[in-house]
Amino acid sequence: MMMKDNIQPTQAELEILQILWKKGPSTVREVNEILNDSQEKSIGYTTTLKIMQIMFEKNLLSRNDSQRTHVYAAEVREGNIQSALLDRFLHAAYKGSASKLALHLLGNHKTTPDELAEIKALIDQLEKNKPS
Amino acid sequence: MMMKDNIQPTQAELEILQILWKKGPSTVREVNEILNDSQEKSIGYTTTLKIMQIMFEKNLLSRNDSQRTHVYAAEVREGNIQSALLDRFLHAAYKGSASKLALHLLGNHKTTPDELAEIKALIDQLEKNKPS
DNA sequence: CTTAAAATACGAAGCCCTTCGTACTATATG
DNA sequence: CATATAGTACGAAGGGCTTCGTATTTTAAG
Repeated sequence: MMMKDNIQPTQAELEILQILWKKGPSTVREVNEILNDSQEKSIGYTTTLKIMQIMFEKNLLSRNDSQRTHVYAAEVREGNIQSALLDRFLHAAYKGSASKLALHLLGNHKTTPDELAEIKALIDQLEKNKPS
Repeated sequence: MMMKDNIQPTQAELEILQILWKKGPSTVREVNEILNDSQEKSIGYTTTLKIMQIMFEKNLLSRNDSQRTHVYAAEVREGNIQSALLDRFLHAAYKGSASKLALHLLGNHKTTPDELAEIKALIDQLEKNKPS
């Protein structure tokens, strides 16, 4: 058993992780192009390279350097990172009150009926597991 | 009608806002003492002063300087700031999927039966208002 | 082999936030 | 008025993140 690392990807790192989570292992150039396609501002190739190298050192990414062009892959799970970020955000902005955040979230954002049903189902399940 | 300012308080600013939201208008010294009481690390008086001065310039705080000791008050509403931060966080970490965040939140964090009931009630209400 | 193209490595600048030291100012006390 | 005390103003250092320029290395083509 092991303590969870204090994973705190920065904004730029998170954007790269999201690309790798969606696309799977990719080269720096591929990531850089997606980054530039999906945003208005353009980011230099060496900038993306640098950040991915730092992420590799932090063990956020692994890489295959058997070819000249290295291929990077996410070393952390999307759900784990989201949990860590959520914890931090919950405390910083809502002082840890999950229900307040939930109310805010459902109140302010459009949610489809299907999504509402899904959330409702989860609540029912939670209530069953803790009947007292 | 007016565009909402892009309010983005930093971590330190948010901590000060939370004190003012809870306590109401306060002096720098009062805020600084609460800051030092509620944390392990101690923060210099002039540090708190400087940040509150910056917040005043950003219009996050107002101040009454009719006395020698200025009294500061939050100029932004807690709910508005939380909404702004939540929006940003939702996009950064969950790509805008409110339901995913909600599921994560309820799944990972302990929520009391009362809170669950409250959330459920809100969902019921949302479903009624949008029957189609 | 030579050259051009594409990739990696790396140092350093720039920006923002936090922190604090120091100077200046106002107030109360004797 | 003189002095101690508490407050404000402000510049600047330090750290972390992002960005990029430049040097070096590898590969492919002629």
